[in-house]
Amino acid sequence: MLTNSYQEQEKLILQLNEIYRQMSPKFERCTGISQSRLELLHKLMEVDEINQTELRHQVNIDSAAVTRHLKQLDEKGVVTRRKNPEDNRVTFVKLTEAGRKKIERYCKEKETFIKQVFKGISDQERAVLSDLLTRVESNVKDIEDEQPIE
Amino acid sequence: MLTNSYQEQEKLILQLNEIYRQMSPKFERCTGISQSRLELLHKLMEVDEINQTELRHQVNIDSAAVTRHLKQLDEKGVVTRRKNPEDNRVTFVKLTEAGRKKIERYCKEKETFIKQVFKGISDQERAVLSDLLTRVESNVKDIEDEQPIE
DNA sequence: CCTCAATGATTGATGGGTCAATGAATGGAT
DNA sequence: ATCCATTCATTGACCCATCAATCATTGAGG
Repeated sequence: MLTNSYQEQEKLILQLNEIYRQMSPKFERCTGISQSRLELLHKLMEVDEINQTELRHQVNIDSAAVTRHLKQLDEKGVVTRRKNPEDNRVTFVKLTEAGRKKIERYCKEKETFIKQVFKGISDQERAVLSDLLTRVESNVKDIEDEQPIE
Repeated sequence: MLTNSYQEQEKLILQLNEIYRQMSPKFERCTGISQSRLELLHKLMEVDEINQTELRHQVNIDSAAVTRHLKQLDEKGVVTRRKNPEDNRVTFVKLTEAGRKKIERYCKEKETFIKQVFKGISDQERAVLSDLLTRVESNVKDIEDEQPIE
């Protein structure tokens, strides 16, 4: 039945949102840091030094947000920034030693958190989930931005 | 292999976030209204009149957010509010006629949107997805809020 | 050399969310 | 009847995200 099928799809969307909305604040409380910020820092763990544009693309958040995060992290002594001497428009970002230490601890918390999220879900089921989410993600990417009503 | 399995789980979490972050703004542009606000209005479609606490529980967002949404929707003439004469603490909310008309149009847009999200995904696959998400959601709900680092 | 378009980073305005504090109304215990 | 805890709604302070505008720097073409 078409109606049923649609309502079920609607519910799925709600579920996706719900999971995100439940997970984000809990993640933050468990790990002591916001998800996007940890993502940012995680990237920085991998790369020694990186410029902000690159970082923005990797983490896929707005450059304004990147700037503001880094500014705060700089003030807290977690990262250092310096201009690229060969192009003064770009700024390089780098974790401090203290920063690295901290993040290792955050990542441990994150690991615990993630394990709980997938408790009782088998490898195979996660593979199925990953496949389905990938397809959903691709569909979302294809959606045209159209003119809103009015 | 444990490491692999963990990284895969990490990726799944990223995927969930990514989908939400991609979907929300697109949804908003396609339908012309934010997801949470439409959820709110959708509830109002079903119930004639409802008080804010009830609404908050149904939609599961903060009461401060509910208040602010309704205030704006009131100003736009989409909803009306009145005090419960039998208990002046609670306020009843109700869609106006104009509001209902508008929302019907929004819902049409939403339907188109949702169909695109699940394009190429069979009924059976959606059922599997629903089951997995439900279990993930339940796991998330069970996560204790612990003390953050530092 | 000088202009000008392009690029990277920043800032301001805005929207949406949370938590914590507050205000108003209620109802039960003494 | 009065006090007090509770409940609902609201407000203020804050965080985080986006978009659009701006600033500084660069490099290419006239």
